[in-house]
Amino acid sequence: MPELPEVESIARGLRQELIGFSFSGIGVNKPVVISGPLRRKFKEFFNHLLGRKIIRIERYGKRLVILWDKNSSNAALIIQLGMTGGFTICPPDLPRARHTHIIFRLSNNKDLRFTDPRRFGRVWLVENFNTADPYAAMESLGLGRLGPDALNMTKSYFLRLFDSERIIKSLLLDQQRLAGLGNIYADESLFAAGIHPAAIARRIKTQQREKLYRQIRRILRLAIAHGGTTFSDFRNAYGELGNFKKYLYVYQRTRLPCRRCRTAIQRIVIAGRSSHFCPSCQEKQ
DNA sequence: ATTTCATCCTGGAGGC
DNA sequence: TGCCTCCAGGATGAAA
Repeated sequence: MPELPEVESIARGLRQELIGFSFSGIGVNKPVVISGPLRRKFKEFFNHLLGRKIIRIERYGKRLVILWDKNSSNAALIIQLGMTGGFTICPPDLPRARHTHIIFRLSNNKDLRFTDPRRFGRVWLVENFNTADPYAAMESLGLGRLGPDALNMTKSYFLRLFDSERIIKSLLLDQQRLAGLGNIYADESLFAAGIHPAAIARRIKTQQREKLYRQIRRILRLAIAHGGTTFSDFRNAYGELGNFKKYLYVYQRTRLPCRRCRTAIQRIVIAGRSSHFCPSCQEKQ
């Protein structure tokens, strides 16, 4: 479910609710959602961290990293939400929703619950997370390489991505090159830049490359401002819906009239994902 | 190097 | 009502 704006919305809620607090308990209902070297000893290690203060929450692309204070030797919890993963902050006595896999009890007597119906999401616990090089730290845990965050990339880095024979849509979805874009925001950014999703990167004109750079940043920031996009599942940490759906121009609008020129929006499959575009506004190069 | 495909899962929508 | 197929905000590894 969550792409960069949705994960950022969750991160902001978690920062509000977790920083300065600590965990006071842990319950694991579905151990399969736990990965990494400490997988088998997850509860044991987590218990060492009870009472330790949470000092920072970072987001890298679609990943979240929760960091404890230095007294706990830079312990960290890394979360990759997958398609339907999410967090809920709630009173401890609230009945457990379906697909609640981990319950973290907080020192202020609230619950932080990790839910994920499709179970594509994963969490990693690290005893000593190298905060000086988080990308290498995550890679050494067996997570895939991660490119720069789409809101933190330099323009020159982005423009270098076009030196490729790849189809632009699959390039934008490749988290090793650029972290944070998923299917919604890749389609929306390409529409806003007037680029056909199946265009070959190298053949895209300089002017359009620069436009895509600007539009990705504009759309991601706008989506964050609206709390992300909710289709069915997405909720932020407070259970609230995202409001960006009404600003979408092409995503999931197959056969509907383009909001700019009234031409019917088309759907094609690229890299195994549906891609939505306006055949009139987005010319193939 | 890059694309396609299958896989991991549950659930909602729509056809019959 | 049920049964079926298709589809879904993602990531990964194998095969082509």
